[in-house]
Amino acid sequence: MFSKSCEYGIRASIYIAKQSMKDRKVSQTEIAKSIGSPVAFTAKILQKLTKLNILRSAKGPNGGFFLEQGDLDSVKLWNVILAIDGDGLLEDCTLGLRKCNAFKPCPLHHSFVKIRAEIRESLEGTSLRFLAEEVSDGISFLKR
Amino acid sequence: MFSKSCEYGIRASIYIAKQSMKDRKVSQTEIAKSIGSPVAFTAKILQKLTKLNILRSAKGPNGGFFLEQGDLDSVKLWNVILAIDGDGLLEDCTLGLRKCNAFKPCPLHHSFVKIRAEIRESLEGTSLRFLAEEVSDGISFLKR
DNA sequence: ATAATAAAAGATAAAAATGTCTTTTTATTT
DNA sequence: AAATAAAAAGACATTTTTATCTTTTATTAT
Repeated sequence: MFSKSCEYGIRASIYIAKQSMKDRKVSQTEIAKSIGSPVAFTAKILQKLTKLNILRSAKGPNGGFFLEQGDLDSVKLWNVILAIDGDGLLEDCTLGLRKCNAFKPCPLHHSFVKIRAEIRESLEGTSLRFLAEEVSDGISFLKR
Repeated sequence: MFSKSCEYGIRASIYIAKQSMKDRKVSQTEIAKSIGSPVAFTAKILQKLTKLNILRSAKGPNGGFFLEQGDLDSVKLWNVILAIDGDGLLEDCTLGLRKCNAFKPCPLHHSFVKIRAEIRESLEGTSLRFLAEEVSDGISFLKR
C-alpha cells in the first residue's frame, strides 16, 4: 500500500510530533532508533519532508527535527504520504490504465470508489498530533 | 496498491475469462495486445498463474490460455492477487511493523481494519466471470 | 576563534521489480 | 514424418527502490 520510504516517513513524523509536544528536537539517529529504521535512509526522507515544509530542522548542537506547534494539528497523514509517495494510491487507476474514470472505467473502478473515499477520509482527517497522542498514551506503537 | 505484475495478471485473467466464455483459447501475443502490456513479461505472469492452477494452458497450434468453465465462477479476484502479490495488502502492517495486531497496533492499525474488511469483501466476492461480463457488455475496459 | 554537533548534500552500492531475448519442449496439422 | 504453432524455461538487461558511506555546510557552546 505504501512504499518503505513512506512507512518510515510516517513513523518518523509521528515520532517527531510526539517529541514536539514536549518541545524537544530530535536527531536523525534518535528518530531512526526509535522507529527501527535505517538511519541514513530515513535521513533522506526527513530531508525531503523538511524541504516541503512539513517538518522543520535546525542544524548544530541542540538542533534536530521538530514540528511547529500549529503544524501538529494542520499536518495530516495525507500530507506526509503525498510528499513521499504522491497521490497515486487515491488517483491512479487500480489496474494501471493510463486513463480510467467513471465514463471509461477499468473493471475495478467502481468497486474502489467507496473504498478510496474512506481511505481519503481517514488520511485527510487524521493529524500528526492525534497519532502522536495515541503513541504517548501507549495505545499504539512505532516499533517492532 | 498492486504491483505492475499483479495489474497485468488481473487484466490478463479477465481477458482470458471473457474469451473462455466464448470457448476461445488465447495466445500470449493476443492477450498482451488486448490489455496493452509487454508480451514476454505478461507471459511470465501467465506461467505462474498456470502453475498455480488458476489458469489452464495448451501448447501447440490452436493452443493458448483459457479458464475451465467452473473456474470462471470459482476463481475470485483475490485468488489472482494472492498468487502474484501475496496477501500483504490485507495482512502486512500498513506501517511496516514486523508485528502489529489489535493488542499491539501501529498508529494506523485500527483505521484500516474496516477499510481492509471492505477490500477483502470486494476482492473475495468478485469472480472473473462477473468482471469479464462487464467488459463484454462495454461497461468496463481492459486497455488505455 | 575553535571545537563540537547536527543536518544537507553527494556519491555509491545492493536488492527488487520490471522488461526483453533466445532456446527448448510439447502438441497439432499437413 | 515434417512443418508449424504455441507455451515453458532460462539467461540477460534495465529501472526503480532501498540502503550505506563520505564530505560539506551551518549552528552553537566553550
